[in-house]
Amino acid sequence: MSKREQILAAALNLFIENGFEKTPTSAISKAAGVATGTLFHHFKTKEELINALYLEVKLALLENLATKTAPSLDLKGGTEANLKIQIQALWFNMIDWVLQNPQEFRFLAQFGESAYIANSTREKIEEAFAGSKALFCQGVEEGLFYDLPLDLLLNLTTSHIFASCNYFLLQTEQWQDRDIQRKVFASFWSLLAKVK
Amino acid sequence: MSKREQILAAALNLFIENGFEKTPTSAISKAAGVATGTLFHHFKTKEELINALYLEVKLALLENLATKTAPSLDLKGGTEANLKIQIQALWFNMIDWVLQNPQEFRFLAQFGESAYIANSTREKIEEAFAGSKALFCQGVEEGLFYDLPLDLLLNLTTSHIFASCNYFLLQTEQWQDRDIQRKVFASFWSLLAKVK
DNA sequence: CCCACAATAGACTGATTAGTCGGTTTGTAA
DNA sequence: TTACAAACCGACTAATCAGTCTATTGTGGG
Repeated sequence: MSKREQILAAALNLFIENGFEKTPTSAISKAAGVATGTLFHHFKTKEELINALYLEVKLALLENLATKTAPSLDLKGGTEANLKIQIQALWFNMIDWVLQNPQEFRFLAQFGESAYIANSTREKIEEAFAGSKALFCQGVEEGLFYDLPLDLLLNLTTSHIFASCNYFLLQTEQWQDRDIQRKVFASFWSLLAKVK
Repeated sequence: MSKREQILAAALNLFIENGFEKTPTSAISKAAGVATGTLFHHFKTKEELINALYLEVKLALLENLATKTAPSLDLKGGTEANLKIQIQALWFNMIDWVLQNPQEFRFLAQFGESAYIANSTREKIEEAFAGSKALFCQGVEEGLFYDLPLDLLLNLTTSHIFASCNYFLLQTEQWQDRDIQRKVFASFWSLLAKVK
């Protein structure tokens, strides 16, 4: 692991544990086994460090969402079936990644709304998100989802998944239960899809 | 307004604007038109101040949820009608309060997950919440809602409302549109209620 | 009228910390 | 080899800030 990576890894853990302001850069460099000067060689400021970290973690999550396919919980056919399967794969991969990377998720949850994350960082993430966004767009255009602004729908679904992740993170064994998975996904899906 | 209240009001605005750590107590006392000594006379530490503030704001919100009744968007009868109307009133009052108290909501959103809020504060809020919680408990017991742990259901619904509030806060005029209200509430309700 | 105590004031301080600086080491291209 | 830059080091500093301290001003009850 390069010194740069050591610094990011140490920062992740310390930031979750103590928050941004209560984590001196000296503590980060110490935990990373690196000198202060080295830290500021790689990151001009402490804020640049947390932004780089946030971007990396978020992109790692996004990449995971896109590449893997996931087991289907519901095989009923119909014109919507394909879209539902794809979105379900996103949903499943998200929770799966969170359970395998709890610290990373805690970091994202804790700092996602914080003021330390610059707009430029958020824009970069927005771009990377465009792919998944298209799926939801499709659902609205096909008249399958509630006819509401895309932004709103995305926020509603994201918060549903976040809340589910938080829950399964505390109750890990529940994620083994296919029946619970099914119900939570049903709740998720029906928040999106018009009642027939 | 007492000096104590002046301090709380000033702190609210500064905390939203700059965050907790980037708001020196000196700035708070200055904005409140009060001396440093006075601030620390009313609140032993800066953390005690933010906890007091958080508690007050949250209780103000809860009180508002409980007391007012709200227009019904959906008058169909049935055994569930009463519960649905009550929950809809909570839902409506929440968004209504947020739109009338945007700064307070931003404060809650920003610091709700932060480490500055002590467990003792959270416990006090938990108690005050018991009333609303009972409504949801009823829905589960009657088999009306998804058969999932109450904690999970509460988190799912809370995040849905929070996301809605965030949206309407940016797009205030949309809240005037009864049709949108109806759709967002339909999405909210169907996240909870089993499909028939 | 007086006493005790709460509220107010603001100058001050001890501790903390982001970032700098001058220097050494390591890698690498010519 | 040599030369040059990038990576690395850690002591140091200038600035900031939470909370203290001592003094002053209301104020309610006896």
